[in-house]
Amino acid sequence: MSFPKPTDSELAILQELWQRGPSTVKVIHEALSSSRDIGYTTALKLMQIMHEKGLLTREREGKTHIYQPAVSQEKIQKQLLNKLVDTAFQGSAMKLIMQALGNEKTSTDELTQIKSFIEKLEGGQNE
Amino acid sequence: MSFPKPTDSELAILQELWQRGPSTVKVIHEALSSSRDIGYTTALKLMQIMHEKGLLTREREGKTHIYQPAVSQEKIQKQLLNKLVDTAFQGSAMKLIMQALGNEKTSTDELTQIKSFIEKLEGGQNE
DNA sequence: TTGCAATTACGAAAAGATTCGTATAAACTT
DNA sequence: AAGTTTATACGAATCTTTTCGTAATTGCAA
Repeated sequence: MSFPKPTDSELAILQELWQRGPSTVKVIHEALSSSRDIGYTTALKLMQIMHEKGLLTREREGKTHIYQPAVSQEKIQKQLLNKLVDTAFQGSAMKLIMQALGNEKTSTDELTQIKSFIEKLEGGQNE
Repeated sequence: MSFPKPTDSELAILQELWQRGPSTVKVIHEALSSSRDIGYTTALKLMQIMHEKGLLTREREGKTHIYQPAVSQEKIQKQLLNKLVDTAFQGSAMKLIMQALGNEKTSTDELTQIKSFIEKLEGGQNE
């Protein structure tokens, strides 16, 4: 059930697809182009490889292919998060959370949201 | 002020060094060997490269070298964390924190700790 | 149907990371 | 001092990822 961990480039492509929905290579290439220099065939090849790996599905539509993520964003986020916890935070999710909070990019409002989320967790199954 | 992002192997070596303190290649190689198959000269080469990159410092002690991290664990954790937030969570630390909490590897006790940490933050500079 | 533009397929080069074999050097033993 | 052991240095092979040029294919337009 575990997918190959996407590389950085692959993750960038997945992001675009999650946000835009099913897209052609052309669209994704244009999107990527705005943030970095990348040739069309490079984007194409990446997406072909991702398809081979099972990260994307595709469907022919006339001449072109329409690509879609084969994995949910949540699943990938979970995978990357767990990996980071294991390799950089000695397996302690708490340490990671503390660090993330400390990086002070979190607004008061968000802090409140997090707190109430924790309270919901405490009330729930965690006994 | 920003260091090259350590690769996975490099991170594993940094972990050992942060935990054990200054060590020889021999010690690190033995440590790594317990979790995976790796030749001595491979470990050596990795540490030499890390030294070139500025990730490790070293000091001759007779015949051998004693290696030390040139970067703090916190700094690397921060770097990796920020990168993950940017590439996988659309720049939202909150989303990442929520996910981490949801992965339910956090005990009630830890949740309480996190909550009081948040309260400390709220009381502090975040207005 | 011929030609043109857009798209895919393929192969291979370039760059980075990992691996290890062999050679060299250093310190200790006898 | 010669031989043994332990460590480093170096170079090269392998593997993965990223890159792109070129060729083949597809659909459309004239």
